[in-house]
Amino acid sequence: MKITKDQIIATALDLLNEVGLDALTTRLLADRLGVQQPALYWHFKSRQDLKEAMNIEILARGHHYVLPQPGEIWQDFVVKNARSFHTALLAYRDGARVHAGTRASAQQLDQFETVLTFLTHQGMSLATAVHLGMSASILAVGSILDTRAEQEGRAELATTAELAGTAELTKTAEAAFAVKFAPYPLIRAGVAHLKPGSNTALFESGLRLLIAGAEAEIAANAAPKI
Amino acid sequence: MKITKDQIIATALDLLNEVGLDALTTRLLADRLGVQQPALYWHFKSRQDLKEAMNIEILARGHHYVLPQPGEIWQDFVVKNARSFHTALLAYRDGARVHAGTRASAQQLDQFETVLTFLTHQGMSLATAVHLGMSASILAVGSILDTRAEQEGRAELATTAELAGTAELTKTAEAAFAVKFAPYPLIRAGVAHLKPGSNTALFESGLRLLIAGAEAEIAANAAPKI
DNA sequence: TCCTTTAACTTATCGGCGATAAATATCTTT
DNA sequence: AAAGATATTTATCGCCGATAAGTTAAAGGA
Repeated sequence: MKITKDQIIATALDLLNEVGLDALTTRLLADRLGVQQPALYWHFKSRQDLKEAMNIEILARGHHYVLPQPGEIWQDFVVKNARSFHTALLAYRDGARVHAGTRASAQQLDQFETVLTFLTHQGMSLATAVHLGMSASILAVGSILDTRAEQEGRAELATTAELAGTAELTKTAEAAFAVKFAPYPLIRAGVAHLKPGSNTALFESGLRLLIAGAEAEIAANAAPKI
Repeated sequence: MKITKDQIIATALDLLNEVGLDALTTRLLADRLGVQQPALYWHFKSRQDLKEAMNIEILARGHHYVLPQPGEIWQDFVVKNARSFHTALLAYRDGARVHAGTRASAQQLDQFETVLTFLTHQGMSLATAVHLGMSASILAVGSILDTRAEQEGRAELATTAELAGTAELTKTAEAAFAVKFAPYPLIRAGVAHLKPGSNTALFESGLRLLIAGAEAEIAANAAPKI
């Protein structure tokens, strides 16, 4: 059976959701495609190459808010654009990790150039636009990775607590979390505050800070000396 | 020869700087320690465990600005604290990658709790303090990872350009960079703008935005309705 | 002092991974 | 039908993290 690059990518994304990035081996992928493992190397020169193709496809499928609406103010556009990116990465298991391990594709550069064009036409300095755009992107990816690490930590806490025989009280990850964070009342209260959809809440709040900061920077430049 | 946990960690950090995280295998490390590879598993239950110990040691060695000075205003403290963290990660090759792959240690939670205590005592809401702290941390790590990916991209561009025979004009990574980004004048100008010590410049500017955003949030809360 | 236990390490090996080389089959083009 | 290009298989390499089982060395009690 002949297979195509697109088929490989689509199947790889299916498997990504099923088993996660670490378990997505070339052998497993080839198996699912009904082909021998080295066949993949005809289409992709390395696993890294495949990951970059997956990243491009993930964004092509989910990241659609790339153009400002007519008359849209820059704050709205930045929020919606960043949300679109963030949501696209969340749509696949380990999507953020896939993205983090890749370099910018031509398409992504195109889109960033468009964003910069829009923002500078709205009167923002190029420097601020670049800082805002890159920081927002980093925050979108980082908030997901961060939350993922935290969840892993909780899962491990729960299992070790269970193994330790204190099963009754600390059976759930939630209870194990409460135990670990007991000595940190502020962290506990603060994290609980951004609880529902943890990484999204973190991303949204960080994004708000960035935009408010950009607004302040614009205001300061408009009236340079007080 | 008997080896200690501390010896292993110290040697691992030496090797980290020499060969990078990916090439830092348990065999290489054991070799350097004059010991057989499985011996490491007496001291650490997995490679991941060792990485977490390395992360803790990296921060213990380089991240020292963890307490506010008497009378220090929160903006100064946040900048210096975040810089200290950022610099600590930069002090070791792949330091940010080591950190990104680990969960918060007790010491790190202690420190974050301290930061939150300080910020809330300065009148900041707990929510804003948590958002600001986590976003700054994500930005510190993310800016390093991002820049690293970009540098790799440049190096590859340079070598492929060389292999393609266009060696004369595009021999350096810089020239290859110029070629790739020719169609993106704004990105090119903007990135050039944050050029020297690229990741540090990106981190600093993002941090400035976050702090300005937190200031705005405080001002808005102090005078809720205009 | 001898014996037992525990700590620390070695030897041997496992299963799995990404990747390459070389042979082979399958289409295209002439 | 022959020749070339395309796509895949078979076989194998070297390396990795990890485990099992055996060995040495030190410590501690009788």
